[in-house]
Amino acid sequence: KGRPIAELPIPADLKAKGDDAVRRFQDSHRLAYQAEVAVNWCPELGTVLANEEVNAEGRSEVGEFPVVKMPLRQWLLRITAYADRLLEDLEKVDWSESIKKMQRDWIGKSEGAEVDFPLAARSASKDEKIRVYTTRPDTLFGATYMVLSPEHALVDQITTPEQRAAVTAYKEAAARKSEQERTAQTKKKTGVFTGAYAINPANQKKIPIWIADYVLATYGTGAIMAVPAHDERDLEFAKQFNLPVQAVVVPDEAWAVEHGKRIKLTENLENLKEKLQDAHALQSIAAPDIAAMLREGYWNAVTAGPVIRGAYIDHPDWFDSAFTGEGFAVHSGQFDGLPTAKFKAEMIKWLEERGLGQRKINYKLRDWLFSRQRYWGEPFPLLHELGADGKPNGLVRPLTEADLPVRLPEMADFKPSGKPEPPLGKATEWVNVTRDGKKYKRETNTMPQWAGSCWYYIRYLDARNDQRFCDPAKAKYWLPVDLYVGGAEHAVLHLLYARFWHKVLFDRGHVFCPEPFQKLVNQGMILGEVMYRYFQECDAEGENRGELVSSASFQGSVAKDIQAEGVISSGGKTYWMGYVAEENVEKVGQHFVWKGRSDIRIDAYAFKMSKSRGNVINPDDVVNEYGADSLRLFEMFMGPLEATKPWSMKGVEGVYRFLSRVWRLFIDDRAENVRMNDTVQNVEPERETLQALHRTIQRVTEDLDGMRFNTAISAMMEYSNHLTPLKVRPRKALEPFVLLLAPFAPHLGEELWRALGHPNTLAYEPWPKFDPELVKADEVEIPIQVNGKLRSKLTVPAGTTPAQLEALALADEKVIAAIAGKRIIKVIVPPRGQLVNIVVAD
RNA sequence: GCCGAAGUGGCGGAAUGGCAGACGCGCCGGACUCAAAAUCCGGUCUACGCAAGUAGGUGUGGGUUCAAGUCCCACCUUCGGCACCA
Repeated sequence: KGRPIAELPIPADLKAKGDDAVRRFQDSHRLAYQAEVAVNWCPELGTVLANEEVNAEGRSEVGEFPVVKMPLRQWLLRITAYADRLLEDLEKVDWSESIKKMQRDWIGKSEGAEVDFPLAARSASKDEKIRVYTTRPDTLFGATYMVLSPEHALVDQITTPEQRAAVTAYKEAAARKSEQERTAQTKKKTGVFTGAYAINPANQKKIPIWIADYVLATYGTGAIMAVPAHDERDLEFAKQFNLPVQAVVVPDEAWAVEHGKRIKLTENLENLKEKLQDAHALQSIAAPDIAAMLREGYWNAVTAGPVIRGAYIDHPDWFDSAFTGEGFAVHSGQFDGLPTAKFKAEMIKWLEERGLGQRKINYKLRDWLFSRQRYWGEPFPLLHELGADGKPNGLVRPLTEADLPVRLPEMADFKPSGKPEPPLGKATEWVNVTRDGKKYKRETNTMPQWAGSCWYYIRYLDARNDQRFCDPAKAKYWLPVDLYVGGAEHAVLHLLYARFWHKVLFDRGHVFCPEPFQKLVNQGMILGEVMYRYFQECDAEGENRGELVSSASFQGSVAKDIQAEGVISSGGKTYWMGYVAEENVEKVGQHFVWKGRSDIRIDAYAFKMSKSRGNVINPDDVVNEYGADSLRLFEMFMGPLEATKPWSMKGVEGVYRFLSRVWRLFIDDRAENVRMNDTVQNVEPERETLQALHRTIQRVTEDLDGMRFNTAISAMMEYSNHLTPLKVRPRKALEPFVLLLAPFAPHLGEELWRALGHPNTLAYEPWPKFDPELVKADEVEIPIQVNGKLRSKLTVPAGTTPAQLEALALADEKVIAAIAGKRIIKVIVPPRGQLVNIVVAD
């Protein structure tokens, strides 16, 4: 890791805020460091690729160019210094639980211990230790072997001569595999014995040291203690290589297997003792019984059975799965009988007292690689000092304010060279600078786009300020962002990076709230139109099409995301997979079938829009055909904001017709020029119309606040349906409607506002208010149920009391008929009088 | 495999525990028209019935309740995320 760039003077007002604020401030300018890191380098693209940009074949997602792994000296941002605060401050924001959880998982905080395992005597140097990280220090007595990642520094040193060839071969094979390959093959574990042994510090047992690629070099210490009895991966590995398994935790309630069958028995201790005479009989044991048996020395008997055996077990197959839960300690010397949580604490104490280990917190979150080998991107405001030999001597200095901003040089050729040196390296005039008589080279890597997206929302507050990035008064007034609407795909990248960036600015005193985005809403993805997929026999070239084949024959064997039409193979045969028009499909029962062929099932599926599938909807085309208001309105009308939903061109036409109807409510569409309809008049609205208007105002207002745009629009459609048949349309009923509609269809709203005779925009008009009196209905229809089934309806004036309702219901003819000859048990009328339910019995 | 969300007509979707299917699409019928498009009016969960109506119905199976799409338990399916993190 590189050295700090420079110490900054601490502002006076920060000192007043206390040590914590000063510490954070100091942390915040040690956030960047240079390090040599192994990166995915794509020569064709001339850039470092993130893991997700490399496909399973180790090629770039873009262009499928070969990608190689190479070490590069890069700038990293120390986001890990903020891991805890990024985790804790999630409590402060109003985000969906699922996004919060994704961030928590991404940060991946875990608490445990680091433990040193000394190497067994025969090994190279006697002081050498292998440090491991574990979240289950309570299972230390069950550690029956160790595994190092193939990249671990000690591997070469400890490998015995007999094992060296195998170890070297394994290391080479692992290095050739891409990250994807190494993690993708979940089926079978691989590994090699190093020939070396370590000593389990808890019980002094000699345990073998293996290397395996299921242990990651990049997490923890790159080495683990393997506890196969209580870890699925370790157990799988132990089975694979016939390594010993030692159970050291027993579940609070242990189930057991008797003669190959799972049995459940509730036994008192006496019965249990009897049962234990049969070594193959183990039962369900309640926690208190375990404690009692431990006291009475029965434990050995219990563990003699096939599930948990006393000593090392030589048939690990007996464990069909590892017990990873919490319970009671066994086979753990003086710790026997301790519950897991307490044992963890005791064990850490025990290790610390003996200098064998200590408490340790780990994160999955890694530091943030911030260098890109592109021309485009913000340049780093940093200079590398040159030594006497004209090469960078490792000292880095930041540019002073007078040198800012750094602008990219004009370059005729800014394409990537195919070598790791960034294109800016070719701009020699720009690169070489002299300050205070010393020679420097500028940093030639540039920053990724995150450098802008992490704080644009702050700059937006004061975009034309050429003195500072944002006036503090404006930042104080506007931040945090009240409502942030974005896709869930940003859950762990943009939204985490921006929070980190914001916190750094907060610590430096540039913004004044710890979190940037108070409320977050994830809008759902819009999929392509629903497509109907069929299968048909054919030859390998897709010719000689034969019989249609039901898609049911392919369940689970044909990937959902197969894209364009074409030939697929399944079960040794080839089939044509194609798409069929909606008209040729019908629904029978739960499934779609080929029309008239109920035996030929068709898949109906709305795919993500993608160029290769050809189901992309171009918004410009929609705007050209139906107008921007229709596009906007349909997107809001499709369904709940957060839901994933398929596009539908017919649906756009529907809202387009709605907008057309609204237009014709106001405008005489048969006239040559835009002129008001004769039906629009300056008269007082009927009470019914007024009530409809106010109810609409209420619904639209409330739905807007709750971002339920789809139901707000349907409320307006209903109001429009109310207005359509009217011979006279009072202006007072129309003008507020235009104001309600304007946020949804702004162009139409402004046009109508103008047509109504207002010379200026409606944007500054107050939002319509509803009159609570007019929202209430004069009459209401009350359903009458008998034993929960609808039997009649009453139309009564609003405000009829529950007692009156009960009387009216019992007097109703249909009700009398329905309850004839039966005994009334009770009559239920809810306090607000929404219905009457008469409970009767024979 | 683990975690999260969701399953309601032919389709998108409505329903503070209180009339399931609002609104829109599609479809059927009618008006206008020489005709078509557009527009307007009516109908449209299923079965039986000429009808009034009766019965059933919100993924499956149980449960709570006077009353369940909604709450509880188990399961199934789909979508999204994570995926050897010790």
